[in-house]
Amino acid sequence: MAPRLLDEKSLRAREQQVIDAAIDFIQKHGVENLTMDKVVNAVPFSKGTVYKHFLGKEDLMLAISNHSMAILADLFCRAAQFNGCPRERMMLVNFSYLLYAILHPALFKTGQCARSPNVYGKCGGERLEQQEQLEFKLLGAIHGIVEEALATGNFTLPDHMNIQQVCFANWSIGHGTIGLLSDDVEQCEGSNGLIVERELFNQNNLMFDGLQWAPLTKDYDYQAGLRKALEDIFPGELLLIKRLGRDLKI
Amino acid sequence: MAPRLLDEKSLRAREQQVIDAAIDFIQKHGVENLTMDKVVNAVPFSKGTVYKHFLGKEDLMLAISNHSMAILADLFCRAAQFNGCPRERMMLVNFSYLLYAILHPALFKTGQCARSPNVYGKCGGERLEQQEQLEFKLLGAIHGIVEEALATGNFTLPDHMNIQQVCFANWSIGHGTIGLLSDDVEQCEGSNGLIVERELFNQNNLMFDGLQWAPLTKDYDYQAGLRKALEDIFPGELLLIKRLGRDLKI
DNA sequence: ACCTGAACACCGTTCAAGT
DNA sequence: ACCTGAACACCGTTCAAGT
Repeated sequence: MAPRLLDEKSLRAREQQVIDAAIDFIQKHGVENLTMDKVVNAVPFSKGTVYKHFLGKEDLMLAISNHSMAILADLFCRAAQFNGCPRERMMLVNFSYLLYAILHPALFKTGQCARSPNVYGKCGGERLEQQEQLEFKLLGAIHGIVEEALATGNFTLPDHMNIQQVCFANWSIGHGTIGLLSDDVEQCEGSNGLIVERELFNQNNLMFDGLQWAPLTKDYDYQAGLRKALEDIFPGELLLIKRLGRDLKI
Repeated sequence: MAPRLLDEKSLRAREQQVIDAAIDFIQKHGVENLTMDKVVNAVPFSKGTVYKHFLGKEDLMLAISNHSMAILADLFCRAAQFNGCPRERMMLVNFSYLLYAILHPALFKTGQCARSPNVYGKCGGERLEQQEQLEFKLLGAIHGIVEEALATGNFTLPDHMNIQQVCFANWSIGHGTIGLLSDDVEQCEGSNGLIVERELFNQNNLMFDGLQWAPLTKDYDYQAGLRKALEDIFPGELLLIKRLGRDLKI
């Protein structure tokens, strides 16, 4: 009998099984306690087999990070499709990042841990390529909105700034706000009295007003707009958050 | 002969010796390779003695982080004393954070690693207290500038924002920009074509313009102002950066 | 061809034994 | 009272032995 070679499909399925087991573990015990041993024990095959799929612990972490980024990219794309003005959609994209951080805190944290040269250095080429593609998809959603705002005339690029820099400014606001408050992101209110969703809302408006991106805050009720957008596009996510006992104060 | 009790002073000196050895190590080999064994080997006393000073690895990391925060706090305080308008000083504070990230990349990274509940949970009370005090000092420098801007009438708090929220907005811009680009912070230009100092400059101006904090970008040459401020307050730091072959493109 | 798990090197922490 | 370093439990990774 010819040796039955393992087909691509079942190999992929097995790899996903490892990733799922690892995610299950970090959701229960945190990334900081993730161990190859623990993952192996949660899976119906041996250490050597796991190491056939992943170069090592870091490679597995990046795989989890990629899995999470795919979830986030989906949220971004959905947000970008909201039937509102570009600035409103841009804000919704940023809030979809917050929804992600609240609903998947363990994945969010693992992603932060993986975002490091010392992790990348130990990862396989295909995994790194996949990550680049996911990043491209994320940025693409934002990029598209900026372009549309330029096309409709709601927004004009300021001197010395190109589209990429505007995208970066937007991304860094989400990262700055949510990252700094991520320890409190699951609670309604941090020890410092800051409420993530409120600060995110403020910083968004400050930046877009600074960019002269119409309509300006004084000319439009972005609070009502955001409420409507969230209920339109993310009703399921809002329900899940409510079930966590975490009410968004917008 | 009565047993000679160790005095406070030599105990502190020994503790600092451990911290210095650890910093020396991470500057050469990165936080990710820091090991209690390696620290012990670099110091003229034993493992047990090191563990008398630090509850464990995390406690040592927080000690390093506190040491770095003291350096940063000094930069902040110096920046806050620049002889310019409040908005200019605020920008200088943010740029002092960038100087810190460029000049002390290893410390910067260790600080980021330490900023996590799973580290704090394993640290001693005095160490945590010291950290709080340092944070207070950092925020105090920013807080003072905002208050002065309010007093001079250059700035009025927008509706639904208090001083703390303005401080947070400012802090989160530094964190967002520098944190996202920290992998490239030592290079002049990231792979994405973004230049940290330029993006930081842009985001600062966007936010302050959004806040209607006078003088607005259109009414004042902040580029020239920043250049002057940096040369006034941080000539030594600029020289060190130049020696690293890293020219600030402002 | 593929899988297994014992074995190895290394790391964080403790504590019995020393002075 | 203070210090030491052997000892222990645990973790990441490898690879000789199996099927």
